[in-house]
Amino acid sequence: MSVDVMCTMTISDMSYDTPGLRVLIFGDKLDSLPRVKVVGDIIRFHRVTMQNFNGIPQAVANVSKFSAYVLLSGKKDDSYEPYQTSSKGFTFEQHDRNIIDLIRDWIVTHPIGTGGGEYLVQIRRLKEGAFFDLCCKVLYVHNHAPDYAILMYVWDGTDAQPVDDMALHLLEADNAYREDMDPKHLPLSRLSQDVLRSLPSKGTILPVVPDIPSEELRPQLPPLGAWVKFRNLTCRIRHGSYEAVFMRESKISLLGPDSKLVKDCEGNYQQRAFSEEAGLPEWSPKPLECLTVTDYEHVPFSTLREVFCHAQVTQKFRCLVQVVAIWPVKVTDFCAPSSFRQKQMTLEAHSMKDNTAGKVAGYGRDLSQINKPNGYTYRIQLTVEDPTARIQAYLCAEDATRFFNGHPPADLHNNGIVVDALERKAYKLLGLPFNNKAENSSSLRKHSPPWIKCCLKSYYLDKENPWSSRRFRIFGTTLPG
DNA sequence: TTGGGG
Repeated sequence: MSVDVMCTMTISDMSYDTPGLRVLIFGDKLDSLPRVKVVGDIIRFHRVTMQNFNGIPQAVANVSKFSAYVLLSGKKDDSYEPYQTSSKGFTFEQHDRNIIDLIRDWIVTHPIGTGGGEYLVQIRRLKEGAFFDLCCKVLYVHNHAPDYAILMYVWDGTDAQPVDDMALHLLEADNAYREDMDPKHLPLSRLSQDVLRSLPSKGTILPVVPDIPSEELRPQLPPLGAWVKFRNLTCRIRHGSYEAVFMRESKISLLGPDSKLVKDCEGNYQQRAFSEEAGLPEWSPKPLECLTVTDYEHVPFSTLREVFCHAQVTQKFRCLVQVVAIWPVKVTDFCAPSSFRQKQMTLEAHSMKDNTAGKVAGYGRDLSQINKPNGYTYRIQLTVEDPTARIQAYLCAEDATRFFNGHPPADLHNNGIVVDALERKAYKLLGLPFNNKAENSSSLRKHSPPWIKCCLKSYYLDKENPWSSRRFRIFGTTLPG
């Protein structure tokens, strides 16, 4: 049991380049530890103890007792003035300046952290339960997140793989599952328009959650927009999405914009952004084997993050997504008496008038349906996702009839044939085996919903609050068969 | 002393 604080670093110079020397630094408080501004800076140690750990030499510095350090920039032509020292009474002579010059020159031709190490993975290679290092950009930091809440969102330009047991994960969340709890949706819906616009359009945004009190992590939180290297994170799945867990054994270090790790990430992303498959998730089938057909087949795909972050409230898109949940759960509830919906439909029709896109004018017809004798209308919510975001999209009225390739709205409680047909389609969308639908949840394991293309449009319910009342719905899409 | 890739 110790009350000391500790940090580790790997140091190298021209005499000991790879793998470098591991240094463990103990102090009595966080402020006494060296806080390296950027990997590649220079540190001078005094009175470290050399040890041998598992056959590998390592140094131990005890700053609260006898060791000391001086920390300064590793950049050529920067000041010789240290930006942090463990004690006030340090000396710095011409001899030291000469060594600093030598090291600064050497760094230019020997970039730091080139290999990345055996544990380094990209977000696209994340596996549940794995321990890994990650080079990534910090897109957002919750400076005042409570303990164990999402602390930051990071990105490396790659797409996380679809989660295998999606239905199971969402079932476990059960009633607790809400749009605003969605780890992929939450960051987006809480962010200001400015931040949303600044997000890259592709690549998974990974939440990082601390497994230690946030208080311990807060002092070392990186600045927004910084590139960092995490050491020894672990990965778990929550509500069907990956999250990285920052453990007591995890470490974070700031990377300079010139480091090879960062250049590699940026280069890969640029390559991807300008490739033929720019709009496609890395994990969707190629060539596209889609269950659905859409209007506007010539329109390029947008990612769901582009949909969510778009600068206009009302807009139309074509997307390639997986349906991970359908509500209502019972197909017999897919249609409801229209009168329930009359008020909202009126509002939606109203908002459509402000949509400059011509093809949505038909929404006024929803209103005429309300007064039809049968008085039923489709009202379904699909949770759709791609590697960039998860959103709730409504499938309503004529768009639903079109989607299901027939089956006009009706009271489905007395219509076994239609219910059977719709159930088959719902199971197909979710990638579930229809024959086992009554079995226990083990039949849900290992399913990954098929990718479907769909047209999506955004609209709003309240003219006074267009952004907060923004919704999405599916249109122009058919699931044949 | 502590911890060090669980």
